[in-house]
Amino acid sequence: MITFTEENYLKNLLLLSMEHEGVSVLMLSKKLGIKMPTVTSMMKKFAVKGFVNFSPYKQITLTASGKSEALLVLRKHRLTETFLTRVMGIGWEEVHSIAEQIEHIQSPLFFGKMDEMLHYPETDPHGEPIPTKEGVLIQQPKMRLSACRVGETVRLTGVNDSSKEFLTFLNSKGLKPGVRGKIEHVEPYDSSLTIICGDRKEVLSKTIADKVLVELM
Amino acid sequence: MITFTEENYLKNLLLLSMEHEGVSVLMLSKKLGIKMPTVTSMMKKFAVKGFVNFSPYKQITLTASGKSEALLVLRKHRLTETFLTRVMGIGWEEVHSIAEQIEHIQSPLFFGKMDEMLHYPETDPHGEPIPTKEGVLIQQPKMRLSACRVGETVRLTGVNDSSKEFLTFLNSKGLKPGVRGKIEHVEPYDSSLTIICGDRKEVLSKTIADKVLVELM
DNA sequence: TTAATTTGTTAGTCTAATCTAACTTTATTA
DNA sequence: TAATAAAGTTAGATTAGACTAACAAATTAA
Repeated sequence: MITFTEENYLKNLLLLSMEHEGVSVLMLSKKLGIKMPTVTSMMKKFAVKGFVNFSPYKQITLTASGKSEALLVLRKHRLTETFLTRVMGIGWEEVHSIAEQIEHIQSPLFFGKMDEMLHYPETDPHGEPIPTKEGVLIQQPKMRLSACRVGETVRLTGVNDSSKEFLTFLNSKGLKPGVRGKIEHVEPYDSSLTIICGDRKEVLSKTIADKVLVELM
Repeated sequence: MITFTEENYLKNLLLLSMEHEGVSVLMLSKKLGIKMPTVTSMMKKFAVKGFVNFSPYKQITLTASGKSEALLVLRKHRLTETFLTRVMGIGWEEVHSIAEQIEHIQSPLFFGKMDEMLHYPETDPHGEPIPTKEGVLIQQPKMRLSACRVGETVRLTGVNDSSKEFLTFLNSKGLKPGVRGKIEHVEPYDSSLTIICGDRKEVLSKTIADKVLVELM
């Protein structure tokens, strides 16, 4: 049996390896908020269990088995976020921390029912794709808002930071997954960016624009 | 912060103390499936935390603080069972084991939404009362089916055993919370009992009738 | 009331998951 | 390339929650 803690390591390992080719102990340590020696020893354990390829001072990569376990956790997480938002009417800035807990429930029946009630959704309320029951994840190409140019029209599809604080901030600017916007201006001096969404015009700092992910339209 | 494990001890302590005045280490040990020395040491810890009154070789009783924590866990459990049955359409024999996990989620918002969606239910699908947010539990008087006499009409309100096996067995006999029945016969030889529910007539052994709780009508 | 049984406790061990301190390897930079 | 900084590991400690073995108290029965 796979523990709560192990599921957490696996999920975060997967998330990191989707953004970077090869994950370091430091990166995982920061992401989990767990000190490096602890991560090192967990990775040794994972190597024995066959979840990762790992040798000292080298990068960590998920094996097929580790990836498939991780995808299941990610599926449970994203399915839960979708359920909390669409069925229970909980704000998208609140669902993340609840889903972090529910994702560790062991009950295929429970998650099967969720899936059914949601009519087998393909993306979660943050715009992220939900892995299938078979562990297939269709990753649509996405870019940082900060990498967009003046005149481009984009759709907000995700974020790099799921903290409640950040999501609440985005909400206050009218920015949620699915929202479309046009880049009106990029200030060369500080790379801050002006975007028009519907009837709102918002100025976002580079720090913010780095954390907002979009699809070009 | 109260842990997953502690919540489990508290909830089961409450359940036992609702049936018996004063709970023994052995009883709690059996209920939790945890060996007696482990229970003893947890009770020492609980005494320090102020959750129980406990001195060696004496019965365990919950303090006001322990009881109120326990009632909150019980509330989460029963609210969840109701939600799983009524909103998600999961069979009442399946919900128990899922609720055992969800009851440990820390999110007033999540359980508040559940409560709202269910229109503030007073009983769970097993017929058990749900403690209020304020920690008040209205216990209706109930008796074992095995203690009923011929000719009495009863309503099934609960069970003594929430295992899936037992609940599935009851289901197969058409026995669910809310179902009414009339005692047709009690066999003196083995105390087995014949009950008429709607158009069905079922013979239940003493072992079964002991685990079925009813209200007289 | 003594013996046997049941219940409960003590003492010590184990595992999972965390930590800090100290050291080593790898990468960066002067 | 040698010094410094960053990243990673080793070793050892800690805590929570579980266990077994052995002993002690309380209860029950002979």
